[in-house]
Amino acid sequence: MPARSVKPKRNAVDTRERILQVAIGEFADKGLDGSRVDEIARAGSVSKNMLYHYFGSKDGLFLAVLERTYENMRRRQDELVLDGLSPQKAMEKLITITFNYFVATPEVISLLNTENLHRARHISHSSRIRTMYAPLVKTIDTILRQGQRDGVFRKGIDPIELYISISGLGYFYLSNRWTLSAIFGTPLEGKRRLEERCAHVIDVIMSYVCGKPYGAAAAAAKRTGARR
Amino acid sequence: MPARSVKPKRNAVDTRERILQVAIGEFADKGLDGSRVDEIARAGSVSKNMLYHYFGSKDGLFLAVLERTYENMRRRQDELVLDGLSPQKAMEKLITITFNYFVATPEVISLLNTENLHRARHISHSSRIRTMYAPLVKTIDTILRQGQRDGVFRKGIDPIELYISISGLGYFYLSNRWTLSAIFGTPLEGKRRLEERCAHVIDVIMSYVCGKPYGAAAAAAKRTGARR
Amino acid sequence: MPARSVKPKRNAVDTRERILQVAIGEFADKGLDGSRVDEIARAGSVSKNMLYHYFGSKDGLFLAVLERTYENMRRRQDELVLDGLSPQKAMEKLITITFNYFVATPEVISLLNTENLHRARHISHSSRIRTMYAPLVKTIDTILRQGQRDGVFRKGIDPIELYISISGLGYFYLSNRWTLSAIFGTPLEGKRRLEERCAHVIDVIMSYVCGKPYGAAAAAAKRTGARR
Amino acid sequence: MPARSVKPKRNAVDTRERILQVAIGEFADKGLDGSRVDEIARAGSVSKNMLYHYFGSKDGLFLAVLERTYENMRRRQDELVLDGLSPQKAMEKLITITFNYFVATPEVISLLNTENLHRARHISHSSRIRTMYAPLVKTIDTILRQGQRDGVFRKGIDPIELYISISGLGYFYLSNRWTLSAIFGTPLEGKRRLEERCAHVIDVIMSYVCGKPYGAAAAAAKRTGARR
DNA sequence: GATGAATGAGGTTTCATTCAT
DNA sequence: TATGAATGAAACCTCATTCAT
Repeated sequence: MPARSVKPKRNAVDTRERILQVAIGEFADKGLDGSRVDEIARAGSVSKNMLYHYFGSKDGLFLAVLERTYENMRRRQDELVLDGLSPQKAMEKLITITFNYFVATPEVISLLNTENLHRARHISHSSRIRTMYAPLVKTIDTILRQGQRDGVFRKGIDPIELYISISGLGYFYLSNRWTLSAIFGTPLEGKRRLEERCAHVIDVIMSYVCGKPYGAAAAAAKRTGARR
Repeated sequence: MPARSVKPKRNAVDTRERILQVAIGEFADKGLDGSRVDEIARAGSVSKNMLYHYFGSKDGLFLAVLERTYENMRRRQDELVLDGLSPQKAMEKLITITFNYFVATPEVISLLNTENLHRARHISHSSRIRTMYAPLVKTIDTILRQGQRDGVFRKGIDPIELYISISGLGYFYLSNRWTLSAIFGTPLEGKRRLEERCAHVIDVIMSYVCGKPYGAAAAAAKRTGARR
Repeated sequence: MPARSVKPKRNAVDTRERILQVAIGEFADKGLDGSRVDEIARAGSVSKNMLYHYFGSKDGLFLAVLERTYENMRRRQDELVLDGLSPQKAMEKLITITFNYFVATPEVISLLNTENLHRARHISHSSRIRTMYAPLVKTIDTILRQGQRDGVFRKGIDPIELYISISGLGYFYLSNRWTLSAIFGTPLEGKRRLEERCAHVIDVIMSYVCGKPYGAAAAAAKRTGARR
Repeated sequence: MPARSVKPKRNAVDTRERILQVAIGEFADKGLDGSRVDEIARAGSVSKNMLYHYFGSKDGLFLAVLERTYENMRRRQDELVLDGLSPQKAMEKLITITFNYFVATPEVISLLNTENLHRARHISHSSRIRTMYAPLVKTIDTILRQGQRDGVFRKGIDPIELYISISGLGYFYLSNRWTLSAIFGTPLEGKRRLEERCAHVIDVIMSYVCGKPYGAAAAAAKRTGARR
């Protein structure tokens, strides 16, 4: 039994995890092309060889970062317990959780933007990610159906389209806050301001969900609604 | 007298413009850090020195690209002639033009994402850009007021918040279409599909604008509304 | 008679001279390799073509700068009017003028250092410069002979060796003042300090010129002195 | 078992040292701006990255070169063992060693000239160099005091001023030998010629040190001498 | 599993010089 | 005599990756 190892043998999981955490921060901060493998290794106090050992390449590391990001996002859905909530409350909760998640974990936005700049070329290699979102769509669909049954939601709402809108209203605001602030000459970041934005998003989405179809969509809805 | 000299004397404005056009494409395609000055020069058939002569640095070139992008966006606003339109039609037109502009000039999305990754550090050096958006906000405000006066729009809508929502609903869909497609396993790009999305955006925004305030916003609106 | 020329036709001599003056400053400040043709042209408000027109190349311009520098140095010798002065006073005057010239025109030192870094490769192409120093050596020799005749100077002094020492005692002090200041932690530049240095140089040189030969030199001088 | 591997595992210290040695030669030969990082790397059989890995930048490498140069100069002072020597012999030895050091290591002159062209901006960042010269000044002061006590040296000699003169008489001759040769049309480099110059320097300095104050300095010395 | 040293290709930027008018 | 535009070569520096141990 060794008395005390001066240089403690590091646990492989720890090392991998530490690299991953540092990489999340770096890639979110500077993008894929702006991040430096050297810097990630240095900030994680690992040799670059370890990094390559665990992740194979910079792109491999970035994919791992994305997979972790998506996993975390999925795990958030587990918070979405809707038992006993009215459809309206459930929808509000979905909106709020989505918005607050982007606020609380801003690296998600940056990482997704980077992956989209690269046309999703990393996650298209990952089969794991693609199966993650089915439950969420299912959940949204359930809420919508219940609201329709209760007569409080309109008919003909596509859950994916709706989810994209819920996300987009918060995501765009946060993602583009730097240029929007510059252009409109108004700060968008304070706690108070973010709460206002969240309320606005709820207002917009709930107006849509609870309101009557508008214009062309109204006509289309009438037609399709008849068929359904 | 030769009809056209083999090596035509180039004109400075042309050269500058050619570099700029190529740079718009490169930066949009690969981001700031992913783009290569060599490649831009090569694709523009200029030597790198010319690029540095006209733009000073890669960042200077990127700023020029952004300025041009914002100028083009502002020019689009001139299309927004609202004479004789009802507030609803005017609002629909604003939404449609905004959406279609993002569809027609996708480089805008990529360039803005890149600039936001860099925390707007380029445009913050540009005084020109900051003054461009006042007229648009004014226009939106005018539409809103008229709709309120006509009793067709709700009260208490903030024009900047609204503009962000109008943009965000289209922008996010287009910006993140690569990852969204991968995740939802459904294509988002076809002409038909884009029209559907635009209709959805109109529906969402018009429901909000024409509908009654919802939840907390409703209570707040009641209070402020009383004061007005 | 032209009413008033908006862009006055520049005189060729003026243009050449202006380039030359700017070049003296630049080359003295940054050395040959550290200076930029662009910068010289810009600072002189001339196009680079003019520069190449008049001087052929950067090296050609540097040679012109050196020739001008040596001309100016030679012209200084005209100040050295010794009529009616005692040999001691004449020698003191020579020392003082030499020292003060380096103080007053510090670019000389920098330019000569640069040329020596380049092993005098520029002035070796100039026949003009080589003939400039004969009169000076002659003058020194005259002073020395008169002092020896008067019995106030020692015999066997080589005028070139002496001139190198006179120059070196001031030149080295000024040329190396930056590193010497840093090393000794003492400023070497003030007016007062420079006067002290000049007095020191006079003291050293006059001690040598007026004193008796020392050591090995004494023995050698005895031998050669006998032969003369 | 192979006697020696074809591509021997290199040792970091060796690599660093090799780069440094090559850099000393290059910088001395061509100055800071005239030297090329590529050439130094090539001549040292290292890739440029190693150079940047060890020295950070071209300026960092140049600073390392200067530090090494100053260290070597300081080490030379250890030769200056004066035990049992008369003040005169000690002073002569100091002069000879100084002169011969410049002759034997001509790169010192070129490197110091370069650093002075840059106004000592590199060594001003180095705290190590600034403390190196105190012992030398102390040594000179000791010799002077002893000589004064023995009645063989004059009073009132400043050791720093003297050291600058001792250095300058040799340094200037060697530093400017290219232009001086051209101007005076006489070679200054032969072994014999250098010995003559060294004898001259000894003669000049010893005349000063052993002689009586001259002129204004004489008057000043009288005054200060009276006070001492 | 872990390390220190090393690399080749390529990144942004600069510079002396020339061309066409 | 003068100019604005242009260039090719090369400068300093960086980076993802691998080798030898």
